[in-house]
Amino acid sequence: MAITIKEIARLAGVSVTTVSQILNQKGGRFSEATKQRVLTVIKEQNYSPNYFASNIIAKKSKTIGVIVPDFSEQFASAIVREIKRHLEEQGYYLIICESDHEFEKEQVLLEQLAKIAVEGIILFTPNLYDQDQRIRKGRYQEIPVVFADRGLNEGYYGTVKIDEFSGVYRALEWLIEEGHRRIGLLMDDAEHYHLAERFDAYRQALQDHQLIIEETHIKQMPLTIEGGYQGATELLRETEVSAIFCCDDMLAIGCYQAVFDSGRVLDQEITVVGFDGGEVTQIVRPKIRSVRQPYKELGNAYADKIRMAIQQPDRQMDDRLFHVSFDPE
Amino acid sequence: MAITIKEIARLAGVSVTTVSQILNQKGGRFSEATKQRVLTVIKEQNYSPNYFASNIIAKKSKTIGVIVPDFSEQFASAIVREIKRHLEEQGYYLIICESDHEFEKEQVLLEQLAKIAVEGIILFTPNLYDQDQRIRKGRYQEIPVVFADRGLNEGYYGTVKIDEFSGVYRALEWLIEEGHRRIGLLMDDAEHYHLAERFDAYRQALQDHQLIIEETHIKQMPLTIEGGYQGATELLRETEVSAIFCCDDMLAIGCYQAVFDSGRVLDQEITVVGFDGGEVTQIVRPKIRSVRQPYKELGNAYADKIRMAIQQPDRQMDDRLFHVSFDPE
DNA sequence: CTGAAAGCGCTTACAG
DNA sequence: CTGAAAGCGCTTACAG
Repeated sequence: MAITIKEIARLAGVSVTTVSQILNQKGGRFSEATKQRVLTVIKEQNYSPNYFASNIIAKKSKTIGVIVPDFSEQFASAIVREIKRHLEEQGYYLIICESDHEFEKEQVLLEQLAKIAVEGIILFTPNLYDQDQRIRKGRYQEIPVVFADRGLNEGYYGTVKIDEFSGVYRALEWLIEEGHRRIGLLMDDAEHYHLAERFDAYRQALQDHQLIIEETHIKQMPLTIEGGYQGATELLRETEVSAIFCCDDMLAIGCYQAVFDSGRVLDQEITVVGFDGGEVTQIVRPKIRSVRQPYKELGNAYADKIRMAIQQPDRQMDDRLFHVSFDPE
Repeated sequence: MAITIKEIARLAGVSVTTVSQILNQKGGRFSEATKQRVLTVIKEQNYSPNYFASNIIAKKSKTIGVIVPDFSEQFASAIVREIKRHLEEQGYYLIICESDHEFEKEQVLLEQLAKIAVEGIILFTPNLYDQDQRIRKGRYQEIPVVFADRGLNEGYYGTVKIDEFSGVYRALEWLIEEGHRRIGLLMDDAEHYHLAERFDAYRQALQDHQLIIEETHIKQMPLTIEGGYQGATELLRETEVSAIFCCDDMLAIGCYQAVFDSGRVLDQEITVVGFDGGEVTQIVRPKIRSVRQPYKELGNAYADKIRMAIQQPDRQMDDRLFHVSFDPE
């Protein structure tokens, strides 16, 4: 059994009130001698107040819940890392949960997090909450919820949007400058995410440069390495593309594997560009050029929002817009 | 303000005792009618007991702390994933913290986790705790601590050891069978980890096959991609090795990059073998053959230990031994 | 400068 | 079958 405030008070020869006040920096009125005596006993006994007892009064758990679709997905992981750094500096604990992309699991997790009284929730989700009354005011059972969904849902605390268009457009422009005329596209199959903006940028870039958009150059695939492998294999077999733009780094990795297996030389016979700019693109050789997400900025934005939402749950916040970037080096 | 048990009692026309008992499956003695009435009100109001108030009595947070040296290190991540799966099934929450390999940060985190009353702590650490009185009995301030350190520290709840020797030996044997006579070694520089067992297996395997151990074939490097790159670059420049055994997958990745930059063809001119068998080895092409850690088994072992330690903090447990494996396909 | 007392939301003997 | 009361460990008006 851990030691209690009562015991500390007894040992220091004061009342529990005194101990409590001194412990919580509200002891200005006590004599220096008393303060020292109490602090010494606290130190000696290595006492710290019972977390639950304090919280029942303070109603603060200093804990924030984060729901991500998949721990191994690098987009969310990279952002969560930033969020974590940011929020832990402020003395918050993070509980990170995995939803497997499923709306139902998100509900269960929201419920659980509410039960353990997290102070706020950051929800990475591919799902639409537009109709959800419970979450309409940015709250799930009184707890502020901030969406980290690239602007899919209109959050009460302002939407965080990412301009993907300009970065993708820039990447395509670069490929065209490099002399590529037949550029394949590996895009999502709209299973979880709809990466329409990236598709639009691809089309617009080709069009602006008088290139014809060939249906056969476009493959819709699950956003996985296997998806990329299969899509690229088909492109290599059926078309004459000399470059492939992948709407996701995992697709690009699969693409690399397919090019390798086809015996072609990367960057010489086939150039691959990815999207997200994750670590993995820097690990393989040759490095994958990839449109980079503003991870740091996004992490800060979400962390800021949840912090402000906790402090002022009724205050609405501005929308924020961030940009991806493309740098072929 | 969330609704309280008092309010539920009022709405159901019963006492708080009744509500509490029914809520905690101790309501056998109440009439079916009462039970239904109470449960209905609870449901209607979407009531759940205040987490802190319950815990102050139950003294259970259902939370477990996990300390890892580095979130992006794949060895610990892969195991934590298993631990998480296992423990969340049992209704525990995990709080995962990062120590940056530092003993001092571990101390701060242990302190913090104790303060928020986690029920147990799993400590991934490269540091020695042998002398640490506070943790001698497997506890830090009453909280059970299980070491996840490959058997470095002698834990109160039994040591989890990994036999690395046989797997590394097998890998070297395979290289020799493949005809390699000059095999380089990239090993740790003993900064955080001392991978002596892997080194021993390398030496023993060469010796058993009448191969001379050349000092120039062995490079000590930090366990990073950069370390692997630099070590391999030196080996390729200074020696005639046709294979390189890397004591860590990150070294192997760096190795791959160095071979690529040197213009040599992987698996034809240089064969690289790694250690850990992480995902990354399956992403690059050609795939990296790598000695595989028993992630699943390790995760289960740590999860089991902490669960039992929580339930029976004074019971000592058996040591456990797991094996790495090597399968060149 | 200090402390007795009420109260946070809950659970659990105990009495009827 | 049911509830009044004590108590968990703490904080916070309030009185002196």
